[in-house]
Amino acid sequence: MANLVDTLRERGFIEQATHDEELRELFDTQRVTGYIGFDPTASSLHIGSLVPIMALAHLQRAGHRPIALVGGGTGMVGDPSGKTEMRKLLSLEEIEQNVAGIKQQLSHFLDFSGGRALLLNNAEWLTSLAYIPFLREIGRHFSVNRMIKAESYKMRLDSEEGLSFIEFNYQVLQAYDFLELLRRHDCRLQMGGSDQWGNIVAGVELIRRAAQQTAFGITFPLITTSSGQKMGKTAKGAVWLDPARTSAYEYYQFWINTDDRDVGRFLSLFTFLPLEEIRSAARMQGAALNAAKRILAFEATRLAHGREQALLALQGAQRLFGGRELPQEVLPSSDIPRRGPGEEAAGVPVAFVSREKLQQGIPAFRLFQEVGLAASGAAARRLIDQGGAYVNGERIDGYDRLVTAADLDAEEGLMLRCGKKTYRRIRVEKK
RNA sequence: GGUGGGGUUCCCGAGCGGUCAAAGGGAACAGACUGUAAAUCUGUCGGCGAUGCCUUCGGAGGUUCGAAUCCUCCCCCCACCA
Repeated sequence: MANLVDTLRERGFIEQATHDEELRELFDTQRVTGYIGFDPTASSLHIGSLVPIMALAHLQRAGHRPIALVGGGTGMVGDPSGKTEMRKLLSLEEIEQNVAGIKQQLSHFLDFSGGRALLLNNAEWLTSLAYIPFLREIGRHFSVNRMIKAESYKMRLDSEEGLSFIEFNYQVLQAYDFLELLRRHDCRLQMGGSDQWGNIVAGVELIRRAAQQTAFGITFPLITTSSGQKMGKTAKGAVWLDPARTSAYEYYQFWINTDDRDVGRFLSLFTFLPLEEIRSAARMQGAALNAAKRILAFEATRLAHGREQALLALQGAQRLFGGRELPQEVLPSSDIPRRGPGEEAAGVPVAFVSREKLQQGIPAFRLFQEVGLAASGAAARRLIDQGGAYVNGERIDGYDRLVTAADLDAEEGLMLRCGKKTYRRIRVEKK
């Protein structure tokens, strides 16, 4: 089996690593425990955390033991690395809630049974630290001179806002986490985003000084789209892993909208499909590349939401956009169904309208406004004037076209569409 | 605490008494082209059933026929000094 370092490198996970060769050897000779920290600043992880999550999953698949460390303690401090302004401090309750949400989501990617993966919260050891003993044991290993020269703090030191003392301690605490995990769980590896390099190295050095042991660090590249955007942000905000915030269908759609140039890279990072297949898929053009994109979307959705949800999203999309068969030779390892569209209902957002309203007839622009397809009446009129509004697949040509019970289909519903991609299923409100 | 510079619509940023719902850019949205992609071109981009009316230019007052623009007080941000 390939060495994990090679796997990660080939798939584009590694930006920097502390000791390449020793690390390879470590992976070859023993079961390694490695950790990544997750910030509990929101109750859900989003696509921005997917690279770290996938890295942990790879670690587990290669027979090693991943630790997901939720920063319940450090979240109370706030990491200033690379940030232009101070993070708002979260309350204890908020953090606890967020930790619970994150746990739930990680369990889709990692198998926590039988100690095969661990989920820990650094609040466990950080909140009870005693200041003076901590300074004497840990603080003495840190040089302020070095810290303020670090690139990650530089931005803040140069900025007008400055760097508060609480934030300045962040790196010390993160380094201490690493040491603590080494002592408690024999954890020898820390991974993280490229903005974490300074913090990770600080941990590696602390371990060398305080425990006289060698620890390792790997950072991931910052994933940007080919159009230069930070990965995972859309106009509507972050794409979340929590289905209550971003439905499986929307999640699937996010991946479908991947830039052509990113298909190969994203397949390597966000699916477990074999690299050779990915390489040949990424070279495809036109419709075949689109097929690869659909497989990317399906696989990514399956990882985050399960196969059933992924199938629903796929079928929903096929119903709306028309499904073509997926050629067998594109990414053959994927078990995506390759036939045409199925019959199941699409995961399209639903809105309800009362029967009376429909019987009286409701002007189309009102309806579009009320079901949330337009922000205001004026916006709805514009949409319709510009020819971007459809009822049951037919373009509306006047904003006061009445929508009535006559437009209902056999299932007592109708389909509204805004532009090419935004749909809303309208159902009659049951009393 | 002192001195100076600022706060404009989602963001950046012009406007410095009427012609301002406010230039320009970005983002966004729609249309054409397509492959649910990118690029490009076109249109839109405060609200209101609407050739008009209402609400916006940090907040509250004031001057004026008329204020984003002038004055007063307050709040916030920044720079330099302490």
